[in-house]
Amino acid sequence: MSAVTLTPRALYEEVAELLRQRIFAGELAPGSWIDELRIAEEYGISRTPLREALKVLAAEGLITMKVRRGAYVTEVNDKDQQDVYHLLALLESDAAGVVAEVATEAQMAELQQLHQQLKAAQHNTDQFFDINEQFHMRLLEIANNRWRDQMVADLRKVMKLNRHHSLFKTGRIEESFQEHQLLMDALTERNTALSVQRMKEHFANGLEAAGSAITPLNA
Amino acid sequence: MSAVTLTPRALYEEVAELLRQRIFAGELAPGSWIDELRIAEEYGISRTPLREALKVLAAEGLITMKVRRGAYVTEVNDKDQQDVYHLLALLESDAAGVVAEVATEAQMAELQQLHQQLKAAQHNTDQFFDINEQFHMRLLEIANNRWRDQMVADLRKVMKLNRHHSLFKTGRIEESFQEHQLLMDALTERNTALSVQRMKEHFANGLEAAGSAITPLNA
DNA sequence: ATTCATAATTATTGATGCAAAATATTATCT
DNA sequence: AGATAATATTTTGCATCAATAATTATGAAT
Repeated sequence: MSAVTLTPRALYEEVAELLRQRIFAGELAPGSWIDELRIAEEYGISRTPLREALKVLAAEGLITMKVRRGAYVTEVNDKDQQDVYHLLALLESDAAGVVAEVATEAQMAELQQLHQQLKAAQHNTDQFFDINEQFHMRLLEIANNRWRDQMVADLRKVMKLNRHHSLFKTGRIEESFQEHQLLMDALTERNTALSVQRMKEHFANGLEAAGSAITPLNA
Repeated sequence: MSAVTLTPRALYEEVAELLRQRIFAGELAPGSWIDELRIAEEYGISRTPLREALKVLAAEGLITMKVRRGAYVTEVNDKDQQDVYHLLALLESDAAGVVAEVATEAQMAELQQLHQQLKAAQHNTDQFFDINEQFHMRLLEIANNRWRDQMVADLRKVMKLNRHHSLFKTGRIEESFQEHQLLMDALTERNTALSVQRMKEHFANGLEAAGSAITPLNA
């Protein structure tokens, strides 16, 4: 067998990832109880690494531990959804400001290139979302704050808990790209405040399209 | 013995708290390896709940897990320190803006009262820091975003890792109170943008006093 | 003498088993 | 018949045990 278990990462990490998948897929529904015995049996592992994985997921906010009552998939109501989105907007727009100030010319060119790819993918929804994701990721990387990266990653996971996590849903591709264009302009100008503002607007518009109201970000 | 173990929280939670204490006290120094055997023996517990506690602390960023090499106390260099402080300032100033908008009159009065206590404690350093802490906590509570609260709590823990975590160190009591006064004024006026700005300044000044430079928050 | 390889020791990681606690079910009493 | 109490079952939580991987030390060869 060529299945050499070279242990790229610990088992509890693997299990945590598998559980994330199932939670995001809705297979483990919000509010539902997680049966340790069943899952462990299903994966052919013992409860020990599973329990450690549950601790990790609890720290990420995906599941909630109740004393002597086990683990439950976190339920995010509308307010939670709005609160998390608010923080994502805050963190990412701040990152945009940082990038406007500290990005090298090469890094700026990289973002510009991704933006051009975005332009070319305006009629391919999947590809558009994919490149959009890459752009946001790259922006965060350039902002160069590993603690923020961690927080954004966790918040995005929580966002995915909700069924209708329509951050940048269909029908908004045109507008979304226009907002990206405005953001890119502000970044190129090295205009910090404007970059922050444009990113905030981008997020605010994204949520508006999702239908729910939200407390506006402080200008 | 009146030590009735009514299991207020799980053992791994207790152990996590104990380890936090030791880490903050510098007893477990940054970069040092955590000997599971030794700790478990010391506390008279098995390694299972200890390992679960380590997972929790790892999620908080206090310790770092290395594959097949165990747990190490996280080392925060100057840049990390600045990055974390930057995020704390960002999150708390945003919270100030939210409070300016959504706080009830009763809640505003509560903050005003804490502020008056702060005024009265200007010559008692310990008490000043204590009330200051209460003010910031109450502000966050009123901003009413549990996800932010969680992030701020985690970031503050990381800040405490550094020996010289002089957020609001001595000698700055006078200035610190003046900044609080300005913030309180902005809040009372219900001036969102100004409240955000004043809180940012409060943080920026706090760090300046600590001696290190930082990338300024986007205005 | 230095370097590489092998073996042994040490420590992490995963499995199994047991005890305590909570919930559900059933039986009895009012 | 309904409610309360007792019992039984389910499930969490902790401890002990076994195995795997890594590091260090020792020995041999160049």
